[in-house]
Amino acid sequence: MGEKLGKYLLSSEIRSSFLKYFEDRGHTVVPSSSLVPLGDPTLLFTNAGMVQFKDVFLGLEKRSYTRATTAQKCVRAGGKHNDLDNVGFTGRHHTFFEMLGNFSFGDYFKEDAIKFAWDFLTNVLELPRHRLWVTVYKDDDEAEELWKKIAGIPSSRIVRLGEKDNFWAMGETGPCGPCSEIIIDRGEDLRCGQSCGIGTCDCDRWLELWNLVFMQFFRDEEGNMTPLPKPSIDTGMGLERISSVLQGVDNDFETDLFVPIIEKIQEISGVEPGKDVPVFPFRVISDHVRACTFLASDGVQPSNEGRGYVMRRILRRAVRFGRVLGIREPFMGQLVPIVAATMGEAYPEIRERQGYIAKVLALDESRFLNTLEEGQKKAEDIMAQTRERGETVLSGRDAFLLYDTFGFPIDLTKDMARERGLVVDEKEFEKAMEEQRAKSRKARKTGFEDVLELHELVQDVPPTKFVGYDNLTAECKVLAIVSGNSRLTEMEPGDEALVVLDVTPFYATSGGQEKDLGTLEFPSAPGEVGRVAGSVTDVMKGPGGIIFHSVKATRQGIMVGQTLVARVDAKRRRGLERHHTATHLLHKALRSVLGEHAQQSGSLVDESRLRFDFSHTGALTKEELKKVEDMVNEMIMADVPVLVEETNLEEARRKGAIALFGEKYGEKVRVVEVEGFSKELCGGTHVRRTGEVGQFQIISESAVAAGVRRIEAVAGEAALSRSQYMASVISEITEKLGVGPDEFSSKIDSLLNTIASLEREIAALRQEKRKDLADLLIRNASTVSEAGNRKIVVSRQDSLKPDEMRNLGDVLKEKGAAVVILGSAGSERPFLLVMVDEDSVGAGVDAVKIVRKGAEVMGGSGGGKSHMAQAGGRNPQELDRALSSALEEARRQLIEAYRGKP
RNA sequence: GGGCGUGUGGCUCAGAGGGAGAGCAUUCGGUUCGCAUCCGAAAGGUCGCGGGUUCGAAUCCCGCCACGUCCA
Repeated sequence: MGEKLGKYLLSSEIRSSFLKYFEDRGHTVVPSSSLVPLGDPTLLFTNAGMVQFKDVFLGLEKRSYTRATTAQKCVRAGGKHNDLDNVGFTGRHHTFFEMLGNFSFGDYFKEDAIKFAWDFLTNVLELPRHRLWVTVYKDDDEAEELWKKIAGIPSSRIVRLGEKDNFWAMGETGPCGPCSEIIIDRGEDLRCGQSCGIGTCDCDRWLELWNLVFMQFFRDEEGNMTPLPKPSIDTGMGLERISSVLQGVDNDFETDLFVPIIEKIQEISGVEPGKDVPVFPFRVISDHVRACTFLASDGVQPSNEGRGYVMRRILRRAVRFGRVLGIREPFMGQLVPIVAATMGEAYPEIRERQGYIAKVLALDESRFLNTLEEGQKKAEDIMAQTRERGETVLSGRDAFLLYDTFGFPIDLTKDMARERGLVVDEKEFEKAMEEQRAKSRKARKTGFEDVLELHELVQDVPPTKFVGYDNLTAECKVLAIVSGNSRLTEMEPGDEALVVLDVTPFYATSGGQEKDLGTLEFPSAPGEVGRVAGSVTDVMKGPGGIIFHSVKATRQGIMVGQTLVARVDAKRRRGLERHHTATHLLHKALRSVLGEHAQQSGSLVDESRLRFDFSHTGALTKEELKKVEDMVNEMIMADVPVLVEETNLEEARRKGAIALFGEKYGEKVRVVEVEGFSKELCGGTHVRRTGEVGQFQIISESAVAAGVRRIEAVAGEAALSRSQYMASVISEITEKLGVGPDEFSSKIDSLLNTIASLEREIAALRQEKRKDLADLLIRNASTVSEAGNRKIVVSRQDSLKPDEMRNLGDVLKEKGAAVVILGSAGSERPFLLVMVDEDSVGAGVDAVKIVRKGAEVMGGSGGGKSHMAQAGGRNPQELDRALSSALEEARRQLIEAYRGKP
């Protein structure tokens, strides 16, 4: 049992008292951001409290406050901080954890940061002062002095560490600075050995509680560090860790954050940790189910790439450890309600969506069980082969194949091998693994770098002001032109480049809405039309709030500093607006018809169509589709105003606006409200009144992924022209069928029936005809010859298709032919078929040899099996000669085969 | 992004240059007190898509797509 230090507090109490403490000291309590850091391609998951403030620290974004505090949900798995394999085996590693932090954006600095941290730990949490140590960066005298002055910590408990431990940087370049960690000594009895000490060992005696980062410098490409004009503070304290200290337990898994989950696993498995089975599987599962629950709630779904893949790996690792406990059926979903119960208060999204989350987990879990089953079959095959060869070692390559291609976990391979008296060559397995890693690394080298390069290239360019909500044209100034990897000052006609303007009416592709298109023009006198300087072919959001216009220059004169008029293609914009508002109406209609679970999981808004993905199990019925479509059209006809309001996220949520998973919302958000109907956070452009949408039509409903459906629809002009087209198609059909629109369906049914029965009749007649033909051929002296006392039938049948000839051949064989040689030649290529009956095949007659003799003559070749062979050629006029040549060969073979036989 | 694997009837899969098949499911008929019994029959297919090689491609080659899986 760990020694209890400080005041006993539940984790939820720690979380709230932390936020309260900093709120009381002028910090704004900011909600945790999504685990998916949208708009930051360099980062897989939110892995620290500062992630959502990155742009603020970089000076790219301004907030209304200079002090903030958060309890941030974080995931660390994959990439540099890959602790996945450690999780569950140490008391401290987690894939999911919460980070408590306070932040200063150019407001207070070292002194206050230290003061707050010390005060909170010793006075609020009541940790004993004499147990607390601190580390500072080796050159940071200032920090050491402050610790002595403020906290009264003696030099003997201040440790100076180097770059690795106590210097923090956001990336190669950018803000950076020394940091200082507060460490608690959990007691002499936890000492790990001779060299136990801060900075030298990594044992449980010295527990790092809180890291204070002093953002002090800016590091440029050459590594020069210049002091920042406004130094900032970023701190982080792991909730799980501090909970274990205050609750007096040895490790995080014994805190109130994990215990209920572990108890539930115990209930499901029916085994007890530490008694029947080791404790680590419980810990692994409890950690992983937290991660998976939160990832799913932020819209991540298990998949085979990117974030989804990391999630899948975590989930499947948990399932594997479940098997260690003897659990054979899906269980992860059952744990979700427990996670929701322990964390739901701080993160209501978990509680609200637990049904959906459980489904997501259960689905991938059963998919994994499928994979395991398949893999097991393969593994059995491979192991049986190994044993047949008399070997006792399963090659590492085979084990790797199972792992790499069939996803069969290596530990299961080892288990199976052991049961069959085999050992796995693990060295070879590791080698194969390393080879694959090396190959993948080599193949990489693109991706994020482009974004980072672009970032550096436009570092000095201020964010673009978007004025497109209210204007379709705007006078603007060219701030920068980027082409390839360099900045230009001017574009030549025909050039294509990225242009940055100070203000723009162009909407960049985002939030599902496609970009505006249009032109850049030279300013003109009032009443005149400006001359076009270039056309805008794409609009993208870049780093730091910059909007890039992909421009193709048509005239000389697009240069940095030049004033131009940006003009958005109004017709396209109207189409986009109609479809975007229609999307909101559709979303709301789906939720009222199907239930609140039918939430958006993807969306595309284009000029003449929209695509909307939402979570729902099973296909929609025709009635449901009609209801949804009707509801949207009713809202259009009601012609209600579409209101846009700018507010903050919290306020918007309070008013019941729908916020989407995985979307990054800034401090200011726009709420788009269709009066009395729907309310969503949305940055897109919309019509002013729903009447402008015109009309709405669902075109298709389909599945995208398990649990996700897709609706494609059209609005406005696109819907009109579609209905007109459909009407014309229908009138054409009814005209041709000679019936009204009400009867044409039954008319078509009866036509199809007629066709089917006619086809059957024709087939029967043809069969009959072939029988007659066969009779005729087998009696006719000109087509039948004898050799070796057996019958050969040769005939040319230009009107028959190959499969009809095969059929005729079968009939001829039934009627007593030993060899059948049939040919056809139209204007097309000649075709030759040879069939041999069973007896003659047994006697050595070979259809392939016969058909080849014929094929030679026609300038072709052929083959098949000894009882049936076919050939084609190039010269149709040679068919008759080919037939006689084949006949000659058939005679020869028959005589040979039946020599001396009856 | 790279590697490997898989795409054939509603489902599970076999076939690996030359007649598109099996089992289950479906429909019909018979058998049975009854049945997830047995017997018989029928319907059901752009062999993922697009090129190429070949007299001939489900099959070989190239490209694409989807799914699985590992690595980044």
